[in-house]
Amino acid sequence: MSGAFKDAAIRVERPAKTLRELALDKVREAIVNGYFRPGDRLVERDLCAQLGVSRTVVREVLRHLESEGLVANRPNKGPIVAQLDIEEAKQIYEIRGALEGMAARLCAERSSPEIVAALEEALTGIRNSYRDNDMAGVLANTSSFYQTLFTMVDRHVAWGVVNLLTVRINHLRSMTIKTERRGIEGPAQMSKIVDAIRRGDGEGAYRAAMEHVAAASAIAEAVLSAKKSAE
Amino acid sequence: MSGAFKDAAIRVERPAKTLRELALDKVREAIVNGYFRPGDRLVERDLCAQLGVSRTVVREVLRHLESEGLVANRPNKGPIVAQLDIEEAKQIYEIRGALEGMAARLCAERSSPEIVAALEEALTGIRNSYRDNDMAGVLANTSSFYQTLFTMVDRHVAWGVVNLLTVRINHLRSMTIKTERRGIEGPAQMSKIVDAIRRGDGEGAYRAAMEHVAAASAIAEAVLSAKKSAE
DNA sequence: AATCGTATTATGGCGTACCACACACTGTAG
DNA sequence: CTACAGTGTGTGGTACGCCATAATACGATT
Repeated sequence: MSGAFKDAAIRVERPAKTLRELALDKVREAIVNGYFRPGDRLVERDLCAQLGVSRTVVREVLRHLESEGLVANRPNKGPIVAQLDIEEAKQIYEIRGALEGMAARLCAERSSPEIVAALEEALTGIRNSYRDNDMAGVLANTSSFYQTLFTMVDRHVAWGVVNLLTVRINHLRSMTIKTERRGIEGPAQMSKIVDAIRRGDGEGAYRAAMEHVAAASAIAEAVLSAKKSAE
Repeated sequence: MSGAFKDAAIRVERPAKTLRELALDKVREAIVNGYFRPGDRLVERDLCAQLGVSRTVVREVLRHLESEGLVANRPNKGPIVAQLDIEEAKQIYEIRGALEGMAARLCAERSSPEIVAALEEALTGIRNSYRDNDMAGVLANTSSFYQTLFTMVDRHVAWGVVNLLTVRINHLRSMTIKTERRGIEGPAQMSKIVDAIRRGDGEGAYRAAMEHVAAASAIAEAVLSAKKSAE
C-alpha cells in the first residue's frame, strides 16, 4: 500500500454545496436566530429576490423546512414561519429528556477517560462563554456537549432527532440561557451528568440529564407564558 | 346565528390535497412496500412520467423524502432509495423503545378506562389480523396501537418522531411480524403493556414497552444479518 | 493491441415564463 | 350601509431550456 493514500485524508474536500443547500442554511439560520419571526409570511418571490436564487430552489427549501417543522404551510395561502405553542415546546423538552437521558446512561455504562475528557472540554467551553457573556457561544457549546454525549456512544440517529427538534425551540433556548442564575445552575447540572458518567453510574447519569432538561423546560414554560400574557 | 352553519359539520372536507402531497404519498408508499428497492435509482424524469406530474413536483417530493431519511442523495449522481444498515436499524428501535416506554408510563400514570379500552381495541385488531393471516392489517393495527398510546396522553410530537422513524424500518417490520411465533409473542407482550397500564403501574408499563421493542429489534437484527450473509 | 483522449449520453441543478386558482381588498352601485 | 364585481397578490402547477458533471462508448495514436 502506498501509505499516504490509504485513508482519504488528502481528499480535495469539495465545497460543492449546491445552491439549494446554501439557501436552505441561510433561511434556516434566518429563522432560528429571529430574522424571520414566528408568523411572518415567507413569500416565495420575495425570498427569490433576497436570496438571489430562482423559485425552484426556494420552493424546495420551503418544503424542506416544512418537514423540519420550522415552516407551516397554509393551503392556498402560503408558508409562514411556524409558531411554537407552549404545549409543543414542553413535548420537545420531554423527548429530549428521554433521549439525552438514554445517551447519558449509555455513556456511563461504557465510561472511559475519552468520553469524560470530551464532555469536560465542552463544559469548559460553556463556562467560558458564560464568563465572556457570549450567548451564541453558550448555545453552540451546549449543542456540542450533547452532540458529544450522543456520538461518543455512536447514537447518530438519536442525535439527529434531537438536533431536528432543537432547532424548533432555538429561540426559546436563547431566552432560557439568559435567565438569571442559569449561568451557574446550567453548568452545575451538566457537571452532575459528567460526574455520574465518570463513576459509571448509569441511573444517576440518566436522572441528571433528565433533571437538566426538566429545569430548562420549566424556565422555557415560564418565559413563554410570560411573553404570551404580555401580548 | 343561522343555526345549521354554526359548526363546520357540513364542511366539504377538503379534497384539497395538493398534487404534491398525493405524489409524496404515492412515492413513499412505493418505497415502504418495496416497489422501489433500497439502492434503486430514482430518476427524476422517469418519475415524472410514472406519476404524471412535472419535474418541479417530483423534485419537491424527493427533497421531502430525503429529509425523512427514505431517500439518499449522492452529490452529482442523484437520489437513490436509502439503504438501511443494521446499525441504524438498531438505533431506531432503541429510540422507539425510549419514546414508547415514556408514553406507556404516562398512560399508566393517568390510567383511565378510555385508555385501556382504546388500547384493547387495537390489540384485538392485531390478533384478528394475525388470525386472518392479514399481514398488512397487522402492521396497520400495530401502528394504531402505538398511536393510541401516544395520542391518549397528547404526545403528538413524540408520535410524529416515532412515525417518521418507523417508515424507515417498515420493510423490516413486515419481516419481523412474519416470524414464527411472533403472532403469539407480539400480542402477548403488548398485552403486558396494557395490563400494567390498567393497574396504573408506570414502571411496569415502561419496562413492558421496552421489552416489546427489544424483542422486535432482536428479530430484526437476526433477519437483517441473515439476509446480508445470503447475498 | 492496449491505452489514452474525446464525443456522446444521461441526468441532476437551476432558471424562466406562463397559466389557473384561491383569497383579500376595494370601490362602486343599489 | 350593504352587496357585489373587479383587481391585485401569491401559491400550485406545468413546460421548456440551459449548463455542469459523470459515465460510457468510440475512435485515434503509439
